[in-house]
Amino acid sequence: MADQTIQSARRFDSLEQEAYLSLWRTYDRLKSIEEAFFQKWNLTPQQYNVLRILLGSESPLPTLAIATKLVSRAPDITRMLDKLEQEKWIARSRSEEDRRAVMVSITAEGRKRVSDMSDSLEEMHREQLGHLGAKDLRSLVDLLAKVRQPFEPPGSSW
Amino acid sequence: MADQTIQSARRFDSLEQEAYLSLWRTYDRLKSIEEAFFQKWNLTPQQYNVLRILLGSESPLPTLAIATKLVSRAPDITRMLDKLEQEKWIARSRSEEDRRAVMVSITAEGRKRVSDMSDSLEEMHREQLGHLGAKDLRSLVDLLAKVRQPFEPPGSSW
DNA sequence: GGACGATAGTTGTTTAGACGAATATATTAG
DNA sequence: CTAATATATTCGTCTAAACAACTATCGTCC
Repeated sequence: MADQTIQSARRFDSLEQEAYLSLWRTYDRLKSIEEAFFQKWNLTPQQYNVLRILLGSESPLPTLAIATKLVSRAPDITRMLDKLEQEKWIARSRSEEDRRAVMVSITAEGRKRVSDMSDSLEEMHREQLGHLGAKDLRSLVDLLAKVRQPFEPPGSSW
Repeated sequence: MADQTIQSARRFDSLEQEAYLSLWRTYDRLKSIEEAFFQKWNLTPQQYNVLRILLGSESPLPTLAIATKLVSRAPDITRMLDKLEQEKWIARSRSEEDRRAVMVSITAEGRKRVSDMSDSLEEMHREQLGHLGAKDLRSLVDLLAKVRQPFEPPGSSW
């Protein structure tokens, strides 16, 4: 009868709920570290993502192909690319074969920006997760893959 | 020389990075399920969170006390509460002891809304995570706690 | 080869989030 | 008791996200 725990306010209705809220909270904590980092370099995580995708691609990509490769969906690719283009990190040109498509490529300046960030980005990731050992990190990665697997479209690369 | 894997574009610089991007991606997938759910009930996850917090509290809470209990920080509590008040799910009144503070409480209608949602919310969480067994869910919850532990303020209830 | 539906991208609008300044009240120092 | 400082909340503004409507081009079917 006694002995309600202090935080009786936080009780979970199910293990599934607890897991989801833990995921939310944990992501929120790590994200704030990430955001602070990218702010120093004057771009958003998603913008950096686009640069990485273009860097990883041999040839220019059409706008919408980039969207499908992003970590989280961005409904507003055009305006996002506008900003990257303003900064001269990417270049766009209309495709000759299919004049509907706009091909996007990374510029030399864009490459430089990514490589300039590389070291401190790694350091940031260590700050986020370096306190876990390799074994825990691997378990985490595996569990997360199992969590999202049913929600990934067939050929998704996730 | 042959045999680059198809998705050579996705390579991780470190295990930490892989873990973080996995977390991001996984959260994004589950969040989209959650958002679709809450949209049907015409409120945002954060708004629901506020209702839950108020429900869990015996007595009315000052505005800023709510902020510290949220899953992710909401810098704009006032306007969020405005919306909940419009819907008559919460009530606000200025505190007598400290006239700077605004005390927030849940209304009968607010309670009803939360309890009406209860069953289908549980179902939603099963959709998100029901495909994992209890053992995996528990490992996940534990690992996530370990991940965010250094970033939680001392008395945070997380 | 012209109409039709599909596809690629852009633009407009509404809404929520970030950030800083402003207001009202409380607390403390002298 | 008055000034100075701190606290709780709100308001104004600017930026980013969500969603829908629009334009241009393509592919295909008679």
